[in-house]
Amino acid sequence: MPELPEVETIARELRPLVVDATITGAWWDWERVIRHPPPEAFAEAVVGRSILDVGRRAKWLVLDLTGGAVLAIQVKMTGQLSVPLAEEARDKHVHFLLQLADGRELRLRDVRKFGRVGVYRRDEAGSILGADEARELFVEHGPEPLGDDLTLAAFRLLLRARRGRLKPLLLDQSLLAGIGNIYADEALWRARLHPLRRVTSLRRPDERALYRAIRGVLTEAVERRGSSIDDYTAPEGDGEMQEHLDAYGRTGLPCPRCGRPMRRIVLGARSTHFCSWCQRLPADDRDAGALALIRAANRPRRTATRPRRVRRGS
DNA sequence: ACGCCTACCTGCTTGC
DNA sequence: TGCAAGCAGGTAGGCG
Repeated sequence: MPELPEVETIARELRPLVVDATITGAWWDWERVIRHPPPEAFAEAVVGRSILDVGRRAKWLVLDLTGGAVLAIQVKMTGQLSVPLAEEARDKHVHFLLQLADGRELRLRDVRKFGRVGVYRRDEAGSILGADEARELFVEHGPEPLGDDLTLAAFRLLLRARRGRLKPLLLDQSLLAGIGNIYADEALWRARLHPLRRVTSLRRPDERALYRAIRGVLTEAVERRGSSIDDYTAPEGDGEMQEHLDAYGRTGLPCPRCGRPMRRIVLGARSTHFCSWCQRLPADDRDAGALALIRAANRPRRTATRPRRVRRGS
């Protein structure tokens, strides 16, 4: 599942492959992949431009093009990017591609068609303007979790402006940009904080533990080139962080810290994995809503949890 | 305004 | 063996 570490890995590996390439054409077979501008204006917005750089903001790939244009790609759940020669066969899940002047293609393969591409432009200050030409594309995104400006003090201010439970909060891109379901569970496990814990009940050591856990797990995941689970793979192949996850997808397996079985609850329609021994829920946060979610998880399910398929190196 | 919920998608797995 | 339903989750948009 591409989250910050996975998208960062794609950006790093794509950069040497496509920088200086010139776009000569655009093709797609699924109109909704084009987010902006309207499909009839998309090709002219990119054809003839060269790729200057490949970066990342939140879970978006950001390709700077000549002329101040920016190509933004969201791979979302199942998107994969590759740069093969045009004559190499492409399977039915490639729904978008850019033709390059040197005979290669930048292909977006996306089994579930959630991925989106858009062409925007940078203003004089370097901000990426969104579809309405006045609004910054990432205005509703919080800071980068690994950014130098996200100090512990800054993180505390972000937390103290919010209410709600920790798991949904970590998934909220307006708090921090780039955390998804895998690394939210991993960060909470590392910080020994229960996913249903209310942010308003955190003490100073809890805030510090969460800060270190988020930065630590994301840094390690970037170093390991992300978690290859189900469909994620990078231009240079699968990552290896999936072999080092302590919480995500480990329902019923022993907690790596205390050995007790890991548990799973469903929170906001998202699987949430945690150790109920290491990650205690304080009595004040154990309200009716929290107890109902925990009870629901304890009831036998009609269908068993499907074990997540871990991609193995190829 | 904010938090919570669902739709969007398809392939794989499970249950009957 | 076949078929239908459940499940995965990032994010936009809708609801209360």
